Amino acid sequence: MSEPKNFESPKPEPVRYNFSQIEKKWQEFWDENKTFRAMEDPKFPKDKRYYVLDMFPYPSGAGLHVGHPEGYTATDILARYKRMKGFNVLHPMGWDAFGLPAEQYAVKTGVHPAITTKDNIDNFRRQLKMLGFSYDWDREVDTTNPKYFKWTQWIFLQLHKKGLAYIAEVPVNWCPELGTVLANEEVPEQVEKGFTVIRKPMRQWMLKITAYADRLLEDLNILDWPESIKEMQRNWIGKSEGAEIFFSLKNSDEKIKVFTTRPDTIFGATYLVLAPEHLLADRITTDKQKPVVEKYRRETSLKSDMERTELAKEKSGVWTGACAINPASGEEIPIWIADYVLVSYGTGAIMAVPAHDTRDFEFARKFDLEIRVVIQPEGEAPLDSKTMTEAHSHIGVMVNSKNFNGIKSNEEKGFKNPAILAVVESLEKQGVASRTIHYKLRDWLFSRQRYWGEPFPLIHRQDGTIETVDEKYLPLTLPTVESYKPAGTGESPLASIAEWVNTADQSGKPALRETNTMPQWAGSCWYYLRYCDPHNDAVFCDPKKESYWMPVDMYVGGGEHAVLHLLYARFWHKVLFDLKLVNTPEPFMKLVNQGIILGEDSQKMSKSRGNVVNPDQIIEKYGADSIRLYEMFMGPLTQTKPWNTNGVEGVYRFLQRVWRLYTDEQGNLSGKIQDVDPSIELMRVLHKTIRKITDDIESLSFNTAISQMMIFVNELTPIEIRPRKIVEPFILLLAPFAPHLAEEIWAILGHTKSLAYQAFPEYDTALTVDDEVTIVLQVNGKLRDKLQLKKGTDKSITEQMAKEKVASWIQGKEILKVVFVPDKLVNIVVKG
RNA sequence: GCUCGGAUGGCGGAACUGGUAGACGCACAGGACUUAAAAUCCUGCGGGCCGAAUAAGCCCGUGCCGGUUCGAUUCCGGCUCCGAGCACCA
Repeated sequence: MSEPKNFESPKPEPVRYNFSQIEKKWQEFWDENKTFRAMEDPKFPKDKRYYVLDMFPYPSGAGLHVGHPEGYTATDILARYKRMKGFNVLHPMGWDAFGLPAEQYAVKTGVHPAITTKDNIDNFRRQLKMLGFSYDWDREVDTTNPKYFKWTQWIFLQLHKKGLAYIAEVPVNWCPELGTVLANEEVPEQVEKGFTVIRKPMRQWMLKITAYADRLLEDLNILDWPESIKEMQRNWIGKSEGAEIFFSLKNSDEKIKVFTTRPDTIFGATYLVLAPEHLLADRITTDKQKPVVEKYRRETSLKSDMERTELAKEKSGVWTGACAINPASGEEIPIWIADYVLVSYGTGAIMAVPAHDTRDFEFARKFDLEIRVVIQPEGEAPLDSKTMTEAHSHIGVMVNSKNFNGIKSNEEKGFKNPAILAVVESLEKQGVASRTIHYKLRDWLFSRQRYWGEPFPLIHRQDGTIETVDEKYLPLTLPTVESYKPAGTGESPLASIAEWVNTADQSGKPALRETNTMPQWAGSCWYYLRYCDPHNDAVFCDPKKESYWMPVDMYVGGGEHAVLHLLYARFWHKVLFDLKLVNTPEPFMKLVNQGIILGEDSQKMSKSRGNVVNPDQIIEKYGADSIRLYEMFMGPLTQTKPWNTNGVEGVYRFLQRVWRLYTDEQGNLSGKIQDVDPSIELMRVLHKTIRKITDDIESLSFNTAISQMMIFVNELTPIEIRPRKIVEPFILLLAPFAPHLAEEIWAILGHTKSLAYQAFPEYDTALTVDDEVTIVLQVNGKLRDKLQLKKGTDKSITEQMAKEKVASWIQGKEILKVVFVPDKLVNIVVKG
C-alpha cells in the first residue's frame, strides 16, 4: 500500500468538515492504489474468503435512485468489515445492460443502444464511485460487451448440446405494443404497466427448466434465504404428487386421462370436466350437444386470461352429452366442459368431487350435479350431501367407497397418506392409473423479437434442421441496423438485415441465421461466475478461480427477482454443475432482500408523484458518508421505510461531531487527544461499543450499530482529555460505514497507510460488562424501586436490601414468595 | 380465498434466551451564545391524576379480546387492520 498522494489534510472551515474535498481525495486514492483489488491468494483458507455480491443494476438513463445505495452500502460495510477481519474479499460490480429501455430509446431517436448504454454505464459508475464503494473495479462486467456475451452464447450452446434448448410451437405471451413475446414470469409486471398480453401460438426457443424442477425445489432446503422467497419459488415450481387416472368412455374406445392429487376421493367423482381447449372435447361431444359446446368453446377462446379469472366467481360450463365410467365405482358419470379447468395444468381434465372440492361444489350446485360424501370427518355428525353448504375438507375416514371404507385419510399430501396410497395401488393393479408428479413450472420461453440482446448462435438449414455456430466463431455480434423497430410480425429487427441473416451452413449451402435474441435474464444467469475471472478469453471462468471464490457468501438485492433471476440463475448454475464446469450445486448461499425506500410521503417513489429523491443532490449537500450512514440508520435493512431528509441532517450532524472530537479548529489533531492511560470506565465504553458494532454488523443490524457509535461520541465529547487508546480504535469501527471521514481522521491521527486492511478492533468480554448493576425491585410484578449493587451480590443480601427499600409496599402484608434473578431483579409477591 | 411479513410516542425506530418499555435519531418547546440569523451547546419531550410552578408519587400504556406466569412488547389461543406475494393448480 503506498502513501496517499496529498498527505496534508485539506483545511476545512472551522467546525464543519469539508466532506466534498475529503471524499474526492480518498476516492482518488483508492482508485489509484487499487486498494480493493481482489487476488486469488492461496494464503487464505477457504473459510477466510468472502464473496459479497450485489444484484448488478440495469443502467437506466435516470441514473441511481436512493434505493440503489441501500443494498450497496450494506454489502460495502460487510466487504470493508470482512477485510479488516482478515478475510480475502471479492466485492465486484457490473452492468445488466441488455434490455428494452435502451432499445425503445433507439427506436425513438435512432441512437444506437450501445451508445446509450455506454453513457448510462459511465454515469452509473461515476455515481457509484462517488458513494465510495469498495468494489474491485478491475472486475467490472458488462453483459452487452461481446467479450462477455461470447460466453453467454457459449453457455447456451452447452445447454443446446445437452438437449435443454429446443424450438417449439407453443402458445406464448405475445405483447403487441412491445412487439415481442414474454416469459410467464415477466407477464404480471408488463400487464401492470398497462400493456396487453395475449396468448398466441408461435415457434419459439425454450429452455427445459422443468428437467431441473425437483432439484430446484429440493436444494432450497440448503439455502439461507428469506423464507418468503423460498416459499415463492416452491409455489412457482408447484410440485404436486398424485395420480393420472383413466376414465373410459361409455360408447367409445377413447379414454380420458385426469390428474388428481386426491385419488382417495374417487368414489365421490360424480362427473368429469374437460378444459374447453382439451383435444377430446370436440370428438366426444354428441351431435345433439354440438351447437352449445361449440358456442361455449368459441366464447371462452375469446376471453383473455384476465377475463377468465375475473369471472371466476361465477362458474360456467356445458354438458358434452357424453358419459364416462368411473373405474372405481363402475358408475356412469357425465362429462362436462368448463373453463374453470385449465388446459395448461395437469392433463387438462379433472374428475370432479363436489363434496370435497370448493370449485367442484360450486359447479355441481349450479348445474344440479350429484354431490356425494366419501370422506367422513371423525367424531362429527355424518355429512349430508343434500344440505351441505360448502365443500368439506378431506380429512377423515373413507365412506361410500366400497372395500376402502374405514381407511383413514389424514392431512398428508401424496403417497404418505394411507387412503391415497391404498386407492392408487388398487387402481394401478387394474391398470387404470399411474402415480404422477405434476409441476406448475413451465419450460422457460427463451427467445425475444428484439434487437438489443444476445443473438443466438444458431443457423437454420434449408432442410429445416438447425445447426449450431462453431464455438470458434463466437461471439456472434449484432449487426448495425437502420431501424430498431420490431417488424410487428413476430420477427426481430435482425430479420430485415439480409447480409447478416443470409449465411451458409457447414456444407456451404445457403442458410439463415436465427433472428431472435436472448432475453435480458440470460446475462444475469452467470455474471457472478464471470466476476471470478472477468478477463479470461479462453474459458468463461477458470475452474480454479471459480472454486476459489464460489459460492457467493452473501447476495443482497431486491425481492422482485424471486421467481425470475433467482430461479433462472439457479437453473443455469445446476446445468453448469452437471457439466462439471462449476463446483458448487448452488450459486448463492445466503440471500438478503433490502426493503424498499418510500418517498417522504410514505408512498412508493415515482416521477408522477414527484416524491423521488435524487442521491446526487443529497451527496452534494451532505456528502457520501452521510447518505451511506443515513440509509443504514433509517431502520432494519430488510424493512420498507420512508425517506426523511431531516434524518440525513441528523447523521450529518453526528459526523460533524466525530470530526470535532478529533480535530481542532484548523483541522489538525485535537490537543485533547493524548497518549494517556484510559480509565476503566472509558475502556468499558469502548469495549461495549466494539462488541455491539461487531455483533450488529454480523447480523446486518446496521441501524443499531450506528446508534451505538452515536452513544460513544456523546459520551466522549464532554471529556477534555481523550485517550488515544480509546478514540483511535473507534475510527476503525466507523470505517466500514463512513470510510472517507474515517480514512481522513486515521491519517490525521498520524497513520501513513490506508485503514482498509487494519485489523478491526477486538473486544475483551470482561470489559463489556459493568461491575455495578441495577437491580430492579418489584412487588407483585410491578416496578417499585431500583438498587445499585456490586455485580454478583448474593441472594440473601440483595433480598434483605430489597425488602428495606420497598418496605412501604410490603408493610403488614404476608410475603408469599420472593423471586430472585441474580444481578437483575427481586420480585416480592405479597398477599392482597 | 391461501401463503408470508408486520402493528411500540408527533415521526423513523430500540429492547439479550420472558425481567427497568420507548435506546439512538428526527420533529417540537424552552434556554445559552449572537446586533440578528445560521451553526453549536444545554434542558424538556408517551398519556393522565396535574392546577401558576417545583419536587416526589401514583394510575394507565407496545393493534383488540382472552390465557400461561411472580412478571408478557416478547410465549399460547382467538380476532382486527396494514403490506407483499399467489390466486379456479384439481
